[in-house]
Amino acid sequence: MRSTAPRISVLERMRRASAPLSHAEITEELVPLGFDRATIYRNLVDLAEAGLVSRVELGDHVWRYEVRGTESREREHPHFVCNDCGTVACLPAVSVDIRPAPGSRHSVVAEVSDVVLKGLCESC
Amino acid sequence: MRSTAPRISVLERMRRASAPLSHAEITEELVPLGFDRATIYRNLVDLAEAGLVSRVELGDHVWRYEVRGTESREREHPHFVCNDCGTVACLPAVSVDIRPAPGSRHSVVAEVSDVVLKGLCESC
DNA sequence: GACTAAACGCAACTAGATTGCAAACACGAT
DNA sequence: ATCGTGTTTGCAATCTAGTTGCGTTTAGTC
Repeated sequence: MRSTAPRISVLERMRRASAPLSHAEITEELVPLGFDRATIYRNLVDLAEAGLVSRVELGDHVWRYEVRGTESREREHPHFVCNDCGTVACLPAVSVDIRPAPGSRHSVVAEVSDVVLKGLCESC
Repeated sequence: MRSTAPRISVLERMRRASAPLSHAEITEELVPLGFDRATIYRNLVDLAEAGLVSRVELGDHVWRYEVRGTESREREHPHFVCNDCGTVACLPAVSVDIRPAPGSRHSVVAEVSDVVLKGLCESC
């Protein structure tokens, strides 16, 4: 993957984020700097395919992207979306435990890679 | 809320489902029977507002609807989406335990109403 | 049976995601 | 340093699912 100006700007912007960013949020900042919507979009998709960022959909019909941390603890963390205000947050401080209920033989689930919680945030 | 032919058909179709249905899946069956896309759509939204069905977004940019069970155990259950084949499943047989990790003071999360898990299903 | 608000059916519209294509560019080879 | 080639960009168009406006029809009430 080549090192181009738009690509670098996108990555740089994402590194400054504390929660997943949407394509719209990124274009809002980067288009005025002379970059194209579609270019930003394709970069996000490419970076996601390359594994540098993860692409998540948290329930509001908007793709969000975030840089994948290097530390194993950061690599996978649950996300939270407020049903009321739409705020998106990462939840490194919450552990989610998944286990089959007693009595169930089989599950359709082979492997869980992502966890999304929805509900109300503190402010709502 | 009035009892109309489209509304009854929609509810009846949903009762036969074992997993949340999308608007597209429902129209696919009901439009050939003479019902309108928009009518079905509005019925789904209205039924969701009335609390008869729940409207969930599981990460593929498609709203899905399912009848809300009467039993308390059925009322709220986690959903699972396969990242590979897109299959959607309800997980009554899996219990999800959420707890703050030790050492965290506060959480942005006040209340969790919905849980979505993503990963790979048995067939993928 | 008449009345009225709710619901329908048709068609248009929106927002975000996605793609086609010709021009510009990064970067390894010469 | 220049060249050649496969990548990437920029612009504009397209797609999909969701959503809405409006005149007509209808369920439920009086």
